Amino acid sequence: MERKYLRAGEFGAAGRLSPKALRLYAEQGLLVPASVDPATGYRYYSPDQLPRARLIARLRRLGLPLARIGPLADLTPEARALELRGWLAAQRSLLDQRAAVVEALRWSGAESGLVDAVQLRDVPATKVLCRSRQVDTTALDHAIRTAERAIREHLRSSGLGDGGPTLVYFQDLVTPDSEGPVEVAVPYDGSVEPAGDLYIRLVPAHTEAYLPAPAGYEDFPLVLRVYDALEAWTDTRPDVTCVGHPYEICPGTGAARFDVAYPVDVA
Amino acid sequence: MERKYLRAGEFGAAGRLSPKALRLYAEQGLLVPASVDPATGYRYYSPDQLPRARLIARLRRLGLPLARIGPLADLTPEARALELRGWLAAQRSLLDQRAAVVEALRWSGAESGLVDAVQLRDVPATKVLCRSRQVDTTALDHAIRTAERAIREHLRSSGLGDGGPTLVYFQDLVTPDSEGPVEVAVPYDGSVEPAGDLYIRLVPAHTEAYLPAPAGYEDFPLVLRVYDALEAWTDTRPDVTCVGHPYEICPGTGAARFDVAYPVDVA
DNA sequence: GCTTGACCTCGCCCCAAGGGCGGGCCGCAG
DNA sequence: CTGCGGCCCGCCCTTGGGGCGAGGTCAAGC
Repeated sequence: MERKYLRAGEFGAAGRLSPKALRLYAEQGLLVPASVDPATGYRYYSPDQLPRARLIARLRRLGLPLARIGPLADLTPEARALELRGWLAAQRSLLDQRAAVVEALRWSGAESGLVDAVQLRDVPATKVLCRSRQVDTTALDHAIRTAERAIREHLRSSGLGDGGPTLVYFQDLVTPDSEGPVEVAVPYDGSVEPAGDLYIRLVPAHTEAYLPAPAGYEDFPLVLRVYDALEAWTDTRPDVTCVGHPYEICPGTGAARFDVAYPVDVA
Repeated sequence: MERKYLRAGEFGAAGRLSPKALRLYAEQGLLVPASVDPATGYRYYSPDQLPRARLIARLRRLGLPLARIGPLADLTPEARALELRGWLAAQRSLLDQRAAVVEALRWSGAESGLVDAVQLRDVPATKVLCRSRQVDTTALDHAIRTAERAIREHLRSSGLGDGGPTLVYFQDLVTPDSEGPVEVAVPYDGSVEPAGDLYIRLVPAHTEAYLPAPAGYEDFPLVLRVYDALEAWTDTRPDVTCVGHPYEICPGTGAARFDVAYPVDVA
């Protein structure tokens, strides 16, 4: 004996999904009706589909995007549990990152010790050999080191020596929610050909405000204070205006592992 | 000496915001350009606006919606820190809820002890006096108790006694990410007028599959297992199909604090 | 002074995951 | 058979922009 098909509303009531949501899932192939009347477009669901519908509803309520629910729904319950735990752990570490950023924000003016150490210098125009990558926080350090090695390797094999200090441009600030592109660039003199994913661009002559990262301020999230100090300094100098993204120069001035610099315009 | 105005691209580069984002913020009044050329529509920003731009960019990257950033940007840094910590704490408790739901899911079939206790019963048509409310998890219990008191009070003052057991309909399942509507309903006989936010509706005669919540399964998130058991039971009975949202009946059968019930169709 | 190339604006379409509304069938019960 | 509620479809709305294309603008080089 065949179990009676349910229409979208009934099926939705039993599975806690609206007909509208069911329609979307049907279009996306996430939950395909057992039968569709070609004349009227009416979708008919079998009660056998209820468990899947309920699973989808629950995952959806957990905040998972539909694109992840599809694959997840096809796993065994155990594998699904593993995936979900991993997802939750990722969410939690993201939240921890955000909390660290919040605590690192300058709540009442930047530290004057940092601000007082900011200086200006002129940077001549130069060519740089670069690589860009999309990375998340975990892969960041490795990607930078790998890129630097690859660039210097290419410079050496072109007979140009080691090039200048490494420049690292963070596209999306250091806050690493989701992955942002990062560019590693090494200045050089002479002539070199692009190779693989290494490309060449010009850095025009400019003035930069820079600040060597003090010991203890080199890592996320405290490094944000160094950026803050530079910004606070430029804010107090009416003749100096930031005109671009900040970057890190490695190695830095004196004993600093790196300098943080902002390209500026000096009136 | 007046500091030179910056165009959207320059200002955006210095503040890590795209011209497109700046346009949006300008439209919403979140970051209004210092000057707009009425002829060309060009927006010009003052370098003095950079701190606000950077603050907005940071808050945005923390995941705050623009609607919250506006008020937040007007606070003192200390007040802002308090707000942000509260927001983070809320996010974290939401995540904890989700983790609890994940752990409560039935990963490999429902517990047979629960499934075996499921029974069917017929429910005659009845009138119910109800109140609906939008509540989040924290206010849930209080809202239910308050509603029940109000309803029974109204029944008593209409001379109809206490009415039947309380029915609680959760619109959005028990998973309490964000607030969902919940309806508290008390069946009665006789005639009563709606009053205030209390309304009257009919519950048609139907059959329900029910399961008294065993001790220890009464609270979130383990109560989800009771729902699961009902669903597992109906899934194994080809002659029984769920036809609506589940609800809780308080007090329940025997010593149970409440029964969980699903309206079903029996072939 | 003029051209050129970079920059800007505006407008439209796009993403997720549906909610809401309106118009027009559809299906089932009286 | 007729009404009423369910369902379809299509359009517009949400958030925070990205991307594209047409066309106007700005500043530097010649």
